[in-house]
Amino acid sequence: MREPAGVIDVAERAGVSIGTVSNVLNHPERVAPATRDRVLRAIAELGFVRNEAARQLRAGRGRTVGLVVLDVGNPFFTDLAAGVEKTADQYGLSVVLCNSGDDAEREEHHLSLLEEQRAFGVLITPVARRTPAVDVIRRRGTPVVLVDHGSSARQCSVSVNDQVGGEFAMAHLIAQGHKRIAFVGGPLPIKQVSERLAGARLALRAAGMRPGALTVMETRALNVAAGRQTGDLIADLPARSRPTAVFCANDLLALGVLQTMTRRGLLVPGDLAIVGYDDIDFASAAAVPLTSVRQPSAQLGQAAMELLVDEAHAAQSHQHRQVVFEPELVVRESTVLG
Amino acid sequence: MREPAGVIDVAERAGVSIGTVSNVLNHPERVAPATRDRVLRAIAELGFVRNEAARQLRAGRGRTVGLVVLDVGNPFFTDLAAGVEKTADQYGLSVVLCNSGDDAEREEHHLSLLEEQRAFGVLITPVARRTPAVDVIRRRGTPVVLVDHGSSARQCSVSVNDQVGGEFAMAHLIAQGHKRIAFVGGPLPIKQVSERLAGARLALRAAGMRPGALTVMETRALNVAAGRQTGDLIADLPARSRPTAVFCANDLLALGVLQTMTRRGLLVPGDLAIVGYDDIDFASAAAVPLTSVRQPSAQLGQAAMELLVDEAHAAQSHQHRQVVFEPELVVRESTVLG
DNA sequence: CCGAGCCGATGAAACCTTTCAATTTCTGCG
DNA sequence: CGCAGAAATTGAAAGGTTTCATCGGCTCGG
Repeated sequence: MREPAGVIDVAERAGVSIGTVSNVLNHPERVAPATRDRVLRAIAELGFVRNEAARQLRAGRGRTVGLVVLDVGNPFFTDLAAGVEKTADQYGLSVVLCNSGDDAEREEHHLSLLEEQRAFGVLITPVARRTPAVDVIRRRGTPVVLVDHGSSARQCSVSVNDQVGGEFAMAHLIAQGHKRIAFVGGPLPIKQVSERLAGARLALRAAGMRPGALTVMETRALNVAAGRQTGDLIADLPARSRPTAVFCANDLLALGVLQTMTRRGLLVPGDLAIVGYDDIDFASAAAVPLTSVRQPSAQLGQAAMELLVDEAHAAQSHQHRQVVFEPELVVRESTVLG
Repeated sequence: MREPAGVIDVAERAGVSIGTVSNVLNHPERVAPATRDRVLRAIAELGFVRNEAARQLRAGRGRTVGLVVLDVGNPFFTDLAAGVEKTADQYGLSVVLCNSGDDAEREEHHLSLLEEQRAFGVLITPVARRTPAVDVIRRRGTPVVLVDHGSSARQCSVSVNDQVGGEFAMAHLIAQGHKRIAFVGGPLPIKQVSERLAGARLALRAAGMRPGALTVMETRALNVAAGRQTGDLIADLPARSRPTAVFCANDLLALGVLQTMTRRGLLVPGDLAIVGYDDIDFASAAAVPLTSVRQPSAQLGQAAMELLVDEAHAAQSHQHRQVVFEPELVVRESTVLG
């Protein structure tokens, strides 16, 4: 196997200078058609492949966008990623999907890596409310947009109004006549979780109910397994003190709770009504189709990507913006008998 | 904002040569502790961040592994990705997740990008049986391991025996007494799909049933939406010619079919028994918990990553290997009344 | 007190591309 | 046929890191 060919080899073979080869690659219109063809033929014959590292070294920044999410296993984030990727494509950028798994250390590790790579920019759903590592890389020049996580005016962000979503969910349960309701979600420091809870409390107050009507059951994670565990805790309670409805911070938890209820012979919504959050595809396919709060996930990704491009290009003149979408309640059988 | 600092600035500040700075970064044991501390302090003070592009230019190859999958929205692939990433971490490699979406063009685009980046290697679930682009980049020196896709001895691959999986699923349905069975899956050129179908046919023959007992319903994609569509086709059939069981090429299809049955008032498994494939988390949480063929997805990812590392390091002496895992049938209520 | 040998530090070369000012070639017009 | 101006091409420099052959200084044994 011969050594990989570089621009120099191509130039030699085509009988032109390396500058011309580079022009064929990057500014074809500057090169006379005849010359261009000759160079292209040489490229094909030698199997030349541009070295992106060298190009990037010269250019200063890469064409890669880092998308750091809390959980790739959560379809909400893959839907989001689809929106990001589609938009990135239009700008000739590629996306690397990084999984922080709710872990601040892994998150920081990914950020370091992205900074070393001189990523075009970073889209991140931070684990904690304040993330110093994000400020650091921004100050050093890597554009960052916060995703699904509203922020103060100091940086760009894209989010869905989680408080309103919480209100929708809770108001719906209250309207169904529930008096003992549990909130299932955690860890509480995650902003999305606490905002949804805050919205739920707001709805409670608005309905004139006492705060004790809402019990908070904090989970260790936002996945199906944690939902199953919490489901067992709920099912273990004596019927008279058991909540008659739960509002789960996301659909994975809700599916876990639902699964346990089914396994333990409790009826949904008869014994326990369930509201989820995100309205992932699987919510409507569940044992009992889930009532859920829908987020425009793909649009979220698209908006985030567009803000990032703006921030990267408009360097100085860029005005940080906070885009906020509104959620929507989708009612299904898990709260209302079909 | 001052210009980003480079090794030269660090060297100057610490009063050493650039070679020493590089050694602190890459071979700390070669540097006297006192000098090392001085350099590290300078790095911290200047906020120096290593430029990965320059490092890679020098090194010739990057530390990034490309994982090209058919559908990031399919939890099977995210589980796989989790296995890959965990193993990659151990080798100090990072993973970029690329979505081909069953589209050969997108697949090729991703491969080009990865080659330009001089990726450490590529793990790919190819769209088509023969993928010339893969051969091309391998010949030019990028290690490739085929995932979930057995191959001839000319390259490394990791897969699960899809034919056996198909046999398991079909044999199970036959054992339940079904005489009219449909296979739902597609596009057929996808190897996993056709192998599972081949296995199903094998089981049919082994049971001494006529080939006509199995109807193939080809789908355009392997997702929930395609499952719903096919579900409607099935439900539209008059009851006496309608199949009494379906074997779906993956769980997403199965969930789609199931969803339609529920919506149209048909009973599962009473009117239609359903078997899925992959045993994703959501399969057990479905309206009717799905019987499915389980694949060791995380192990698959781990094995693939290990083969890749071996191929990359053992350059010359490397022997291509084909690792094949065995699937397992998980029986739930979608085929057997609880 | 001298030389061998070791540890630590040095700095120039190499990696491959892109850019841009300078130079050559071409075109059209007087 | 010559010239101005446009178009096409050139070639050297720059970008930041790692490597490696080399050198300086120190220790230890003779």
